[in-house]
Amino acid sequence: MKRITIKDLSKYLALSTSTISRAFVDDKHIHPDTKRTVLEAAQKLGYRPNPMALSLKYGKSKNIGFVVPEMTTPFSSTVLRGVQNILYPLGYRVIIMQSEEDPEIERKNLLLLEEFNVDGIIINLCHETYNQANYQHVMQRGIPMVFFDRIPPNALDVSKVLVNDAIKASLMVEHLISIGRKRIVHLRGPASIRNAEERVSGYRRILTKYGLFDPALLVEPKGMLFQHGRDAAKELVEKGIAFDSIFAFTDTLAIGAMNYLLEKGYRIPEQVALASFSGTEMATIVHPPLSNVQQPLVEMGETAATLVMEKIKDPDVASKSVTLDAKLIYRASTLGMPV
Amino acid sequence: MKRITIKDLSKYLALSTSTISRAFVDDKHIHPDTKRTVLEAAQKLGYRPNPMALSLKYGKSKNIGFVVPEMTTPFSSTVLRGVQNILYPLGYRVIIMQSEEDPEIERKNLLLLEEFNVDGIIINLCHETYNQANYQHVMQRGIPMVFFDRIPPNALDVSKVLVNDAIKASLMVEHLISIGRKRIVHLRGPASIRNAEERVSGYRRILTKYGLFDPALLVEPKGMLFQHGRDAAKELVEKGIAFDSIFAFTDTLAIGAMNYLLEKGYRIPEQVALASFSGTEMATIVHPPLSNVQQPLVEMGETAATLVMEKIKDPDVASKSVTLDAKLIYRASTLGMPV
DNA sequence: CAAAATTAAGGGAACGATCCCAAAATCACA
DNA sequence: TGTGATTTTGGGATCGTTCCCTTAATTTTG
Repeated sequence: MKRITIKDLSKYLALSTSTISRAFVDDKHIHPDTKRTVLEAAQKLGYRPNPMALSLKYGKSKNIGFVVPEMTTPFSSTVLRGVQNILYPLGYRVIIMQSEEDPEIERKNLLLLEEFNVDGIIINLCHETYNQANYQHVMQRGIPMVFFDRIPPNALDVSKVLVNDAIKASLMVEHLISIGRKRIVHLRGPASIRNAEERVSGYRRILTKYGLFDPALLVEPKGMLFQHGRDAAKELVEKGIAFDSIFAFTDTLAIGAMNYLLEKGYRIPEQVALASFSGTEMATIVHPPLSNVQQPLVEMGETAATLVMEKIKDPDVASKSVTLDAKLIYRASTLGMPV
Repeated sequence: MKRITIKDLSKYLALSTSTISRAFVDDKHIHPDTKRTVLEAAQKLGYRPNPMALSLKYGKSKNIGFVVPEMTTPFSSTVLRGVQNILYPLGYRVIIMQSEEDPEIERKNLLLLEEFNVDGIIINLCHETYNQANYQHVMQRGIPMVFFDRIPPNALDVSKVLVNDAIKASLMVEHLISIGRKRIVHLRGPASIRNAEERVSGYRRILTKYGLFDPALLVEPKGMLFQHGRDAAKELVEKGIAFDSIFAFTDTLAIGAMNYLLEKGYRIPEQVALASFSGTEMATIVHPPLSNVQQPLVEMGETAATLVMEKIKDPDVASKSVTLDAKLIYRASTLGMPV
């Protein structure tokens, strides 16, 4: 019931706490026999080092903050799994904060994490105006930050994990062209997020190349939720803008749009083909399943966790940007493989 | 940069650390003027109490473990929001563990949480044989546990948050009957989970009442994932068992089944109506949207958090079972409102 | 106005571990 | 067998806070 401490072992074995401690850290100033005795006694009495004492001693909480816009889609939770894969075996705990796509909540979450004394933060920005001042404040406090997926503009010197957004976006758009689509809508992401811009530029470049670009087809939803994807599709339809396919910033937006279209009786993919950028399980649970650019989400989390650990071990290590490779997955929403 | 401690304030104000401390806790043995001075200085220098020191002092980590089968569907993340609503303002941190529907991982997660020194655990069981011995071990260590949603059999004396499963299940099945269905499949949950049994009994009771019960329609999927729902539907079809509707243990199973049926060209709800028990956002993002028994997920999390806090404050308080009320939501997958 | 009662402030142990420094035990070797 | 070198152990400060126990200052009271 009561926790066994080093002092208990010390009494039990009639040895000083220093000696007991030496048995656990790899200290050469201890007799091998003594070490064995201590380890056995520890085993027998069920000794476990007290993480709170170590936290206090070393000034490290061994907590890492994980800030995401939401956890209701599988995106963040899949990345989280990667993060946990790396951090749990190292004895680090992960504390999750959902900013619900609201920069104000995101700000509060960062403050709370600071309060909680986290040793590092892994963050995916929420979609609106970003909290540059806050990020800087956190980092000045000596808490390393690693960004993934939604990356801030270049100004900030931080480690980042991203994918080759522009290229893959353009390839996916090219795929739509290859299946004969000419009026390709892009439901874009917010301008405050760098990779939203990258995906837009990939989209624009390839359409311009084929002479198909039409600014009326580049639309910015009011937010990142299903409802917003839905609203965007509705607006297109009601404005009478013709389109034969949609490439969306996220699975969520794509599915929102898809649902509206299905309700209105559009046939998918015959009348409107759909593709998105994300790579969550959601793409496979809707009907028809969605073609998308699949990001290596678990790997993304693992990379982010590794980067944050690097910064924790050596705060002066240079910031890194790791670019992972995303894969194009063709599903029924775009009629199978491209020619 | 460097953390301000009580000692810094002590030097700055030429007061003992005791006095400084008294200004923060509500101690009457301090002159109001002194208190004001201290508080002002704290504000000015940016003093924040060190949670790690408090943890050590009080033997409480202020960490709560949250163990769930998975986070890739919105179920757990919505409950999590409720948990966070209650716990974050109290200065508690939430550590999430995904057991991936695997009892072995669940076991390891519990050990890890014990290692992490959590003050309490909120848990939703994974679907397979449950780790009774482990739950008991954790509780013997003095860590209170609160179960929600998937509840263990009665043997365990723990606090629980559940919904009125049997009744709502029977009402939903009755709804299917009211829209003229006679061959109602139930994709049931695992026998090791009490509310799976409850839902089955609600299903069976109402069908028996109407003389519609057929054991061939009560099927147990091989797991809890989309794929398993899908497989179950496939098997029914391939075995040539006639059915005109499905009532599933979770949204996930229902959607898995639905996708298979849609692919095979079944019209939903005309040929097969679908309903489930869960209440996640997923039900609304598929087409047609799914009728389901909607559990108050956020409230569930809030209740679980409140119960665990009660046990933390007073370990001897009696275990409680709180039953929340679930709502039936009728959507297009069952053709609108019942008559 | 002195003694008693009250109020305010300070000193230092405690929580559990590590680690520096000193002390003791062992060993090597002349 | 004694001296110095080496190995092994112990003592105690430290991290930041609270809280018990004194001590000092102030107020009340006869």
